[in-house]
Amino acid sequence: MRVSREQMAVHRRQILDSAAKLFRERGFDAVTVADVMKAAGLTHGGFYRHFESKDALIAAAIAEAQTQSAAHPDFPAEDLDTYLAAYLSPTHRDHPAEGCPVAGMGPAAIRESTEARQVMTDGLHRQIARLTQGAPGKNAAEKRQAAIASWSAMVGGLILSRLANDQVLSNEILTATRNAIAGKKPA
Amino acid sequence: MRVSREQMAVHRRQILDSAAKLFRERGFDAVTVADVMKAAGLTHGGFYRHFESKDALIAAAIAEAQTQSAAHPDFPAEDLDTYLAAYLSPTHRDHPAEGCPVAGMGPAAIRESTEARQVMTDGLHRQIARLTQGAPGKNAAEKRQAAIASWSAMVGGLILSRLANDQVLSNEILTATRNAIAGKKPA
DNA sequence: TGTACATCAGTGAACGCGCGTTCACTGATGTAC
DNA sequence: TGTACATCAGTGAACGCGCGTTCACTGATGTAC
Repeated sequence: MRVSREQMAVHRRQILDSAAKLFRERGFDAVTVADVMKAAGLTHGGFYRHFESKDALIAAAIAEAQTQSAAHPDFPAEDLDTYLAAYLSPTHRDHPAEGCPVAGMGPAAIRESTEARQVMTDGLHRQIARLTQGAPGKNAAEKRQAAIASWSAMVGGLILSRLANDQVLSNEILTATRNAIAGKKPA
Repeated sequence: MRVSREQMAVHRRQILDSAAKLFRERGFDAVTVADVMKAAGLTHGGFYRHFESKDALIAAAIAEAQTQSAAHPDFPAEDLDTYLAAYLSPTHRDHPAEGCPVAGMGPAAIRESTEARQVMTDGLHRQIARLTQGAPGKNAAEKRQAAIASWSAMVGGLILSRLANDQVLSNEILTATRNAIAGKKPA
């Protein structure tokens, strides 16, 4: 049965939100269109009234995750110290579904559509710009270099900590990477 | 037709080598058992004389890629400066099939079998130990922290540079991350 | 060393399942008058 | 404002394809005597 335009807009947001979470948690391939629709409280047949294809959903879900991430109060990218502590935390490591889209979907997005990669690239530019605001350095070039390098280390550190099967190593990676970015010696 | 034990061993190495390359290049899901066997010069039906399942191949291919990577003369992990320059280079970025297994397969391995994650974790331990040898620091703890943080930044930087659709940004990520790890200012 | 037989690596067709996508249908929404 | 009709969001069955895996078969290898 047909639903109102408002209701349809609500459904679209539910689909995007579910997809953004599921893709970060399980990856693009392991999540089916039916999985996303079910998580959104709908059936799979209606999917194509909202998106042209699964590929289109992937690109839109990446953008959605970026928007949510950028607006998340626990992750203020302009404030490097606060951001760093939240980003390289066990909580973030253990909750990819609500976490960083770059760490959760970036590596897989390398092999996705041009649209998906473009959305990711746009997000990278914005993220680096935000991090540059709070990065250390005597001039713009130094700040930007510090921002990029910190971002590389944060993304890499989070991925490695998620990869390590060994709890001790996983925590050590988080702590060591966090300390090094902040310019601290080991405890 | 049956082949000699020596020939079979050769085939096994060809399968592993093909898988190690293809998985790094296209990811686990996009590469089929038939793809791997074809690249090894065989047909898909014989695969199960060599491996119990595709999952078993994935774990073995990760180990194979690690072994090859660790023995690669261009990537001497004990020598941080040389390693860094090779790791965060356009050549490495553009040739994932022969490149770092962690950057190429690590993020996807997070969602693979326990065996695959274990192989990755063992490799992480060895890689950190090697990097620690050439890492700066006044004592063992400082060296180890520097090694882990450098490794995080290298893996993250390589992944981000591969993700960026934008050639200028991609190169900037490589250079900025390289400079920051080496303790250099922007040029 | 030679011979007869058992083994088994590799082949290619086939199986079964799950996935992305399509489609006929339903009935509430939206619109034209 | 009310009414008649067209639209179309959502449903659930079905389609078609590709994949991992299995299987009957082949013929060279390996082994027992």
